[in-house]
Amino acid sequence: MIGEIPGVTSGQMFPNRRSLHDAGVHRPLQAGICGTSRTGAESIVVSGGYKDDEDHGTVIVYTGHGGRDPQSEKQIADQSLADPGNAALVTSYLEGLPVRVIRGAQSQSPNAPSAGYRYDGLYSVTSFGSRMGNDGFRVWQFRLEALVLTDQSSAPYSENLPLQPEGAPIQRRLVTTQRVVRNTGFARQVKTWHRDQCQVCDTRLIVPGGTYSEAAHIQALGAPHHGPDIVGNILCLCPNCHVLFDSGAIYLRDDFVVMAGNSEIGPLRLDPRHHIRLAFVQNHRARWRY
DNA sequence: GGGCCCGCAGGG
DNA sequence: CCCTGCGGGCCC
Repeated sequence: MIGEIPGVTSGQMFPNRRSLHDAGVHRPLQAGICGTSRTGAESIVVSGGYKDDEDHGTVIVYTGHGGRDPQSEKQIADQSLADPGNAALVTSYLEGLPVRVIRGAQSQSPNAPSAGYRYDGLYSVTSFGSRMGNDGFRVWQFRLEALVLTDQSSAPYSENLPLQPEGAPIQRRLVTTQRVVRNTGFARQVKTWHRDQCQVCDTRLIVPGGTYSEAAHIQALGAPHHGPDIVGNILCLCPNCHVLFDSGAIYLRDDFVVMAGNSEIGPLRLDPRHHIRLAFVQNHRARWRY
């Protein structure tokens, strides 16, 4: 289950890993990452298991799975993105999915609880990469930033994260969750049908961990457009074509020819399983007075 | 405190 | 079935 667990609030304490499991907050009893490459990461536990971690409160640098000697807790081999836990965090990054964060008392961070485990709410994976770890082997690391869900598309946005005073409660950065709310099951279905290939330009972006595309709503979500989040209102586009489409630089005719101004760009690539509703195409055109 | 080993749950 | 893991308890 991705996202918040009903009945569990941020800041809630748990005595041990078994109780986290029983509440559904973090299901594995020992592993730090829960999830798969297909679904993304559900949750992570930050409890000092890897010395390359950094916990700045609203920002966490979390080290992936693998390469560690269970006895000495030292890295004895390079980590790999093929490790299922690491691959899950890549999917969370690519799809903008929220990750539950739990802090454990064993972490050295001032943000850690004094005993047991504390659920600290949802974070977003904002970047990832690899570097040489303290023990001389390659580690993969994921930057996570605290997320506050908001319906306000015009929510304040702070590019510079304030430094966290030691011991202070974790201040949450207010962010827009456009990418999160747009990664519904319907968006995923459309992207699966098109295998991440752009319906306008046929680009399929290859990135470490898989392929990438974006779900573009034809009639935009939210006020003032109020488009629905259904497959008939979604296109599978590359990021460039997504920007062009959302800004009205390109649009669709009723015969699904892609237009730029008065010029025909070419036919939209269609899939028989994916029925695009013309009402939304017409709404998109009207928005740009085409 | 550290070392050891037994668990279980999840994922392939 | 296999393997692995940001536990945890017990022993010294």
